[in-house]
Amino acid sequence: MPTKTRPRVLADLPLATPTQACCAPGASEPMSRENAEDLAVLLKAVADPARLQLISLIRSSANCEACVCDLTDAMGLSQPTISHHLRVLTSAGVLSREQRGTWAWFTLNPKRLKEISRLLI
Amino acid sequence: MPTKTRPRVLADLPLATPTQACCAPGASEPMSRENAEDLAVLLKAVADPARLQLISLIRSSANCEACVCDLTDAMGLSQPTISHHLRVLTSAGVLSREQRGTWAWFTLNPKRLKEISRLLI
DNA sequence: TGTCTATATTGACAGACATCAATGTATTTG
DNA sequence: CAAATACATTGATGTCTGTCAATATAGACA
Repeated sequence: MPTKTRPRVLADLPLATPTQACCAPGASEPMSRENAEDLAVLLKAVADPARLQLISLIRSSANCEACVCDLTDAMGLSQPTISHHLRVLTSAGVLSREQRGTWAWFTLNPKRLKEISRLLI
Repeated sequence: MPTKTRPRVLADLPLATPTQACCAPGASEPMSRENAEDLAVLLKAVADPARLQLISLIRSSANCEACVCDLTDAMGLSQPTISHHLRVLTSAGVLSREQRGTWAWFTLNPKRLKEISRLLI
């Protein structure tokens, strides 16, 4: 069974709220350990060269989608390794998986990437 | 001697250029392994709960600056561990270090965080 | 049904990393 | 100079993780 887990949405707690200039007096509350751990899990999913390349490969493919075989050919890694990375990205909500016959097609979730990006600022 | 290394600036190669809608035909080139590794190093520096909390703590401090002792008190970790994390963040360009007498003060580099954030999108 | 193809899972292993205790270094202060 | 304080470095340890070979699963097709 393919991993379809949607990650729980992080509390709306970026490192600072966009409206505030850096260090307005009495600024934002420091991030809790729990929120920091959640965000770290998200960032770790993306902070890997192979996974960044996979994202980039899918993005530059037609329709922003690719199947595992294409990705395995393009990267210099074994098929199980590619499968592993795709699972990590899918669990993090960065990719979506769709089964078409024997093939598994993966597409980008741009919203998720933007969300991660936003939480950083 | 404190680590003052400025990381080399990543090539201007976000996962996709902002002007392009996702998957315009003949879109962006896939990211090279080398660029992916550089970006991964950057992201890994931030993808840690303790370091995210440190960033958040500094951001919510007066003047966006804090010394090691304050940070050590606020986090539940040993002083060498805090020192280690601060070094990682400084090496990644996310923090700047300034010596004032016995104290070492760390400040944020918001531009660097924005750069990381931009490369993700 | 049986074979082939595409993908997932398992198990193992090596390298990376977060953490701490102990120690070193440098600055301030008495 | 001596003691105390603030921070960095070293060395050790346990955990996490990226990778692959081997195997399992499942759909397509003859």
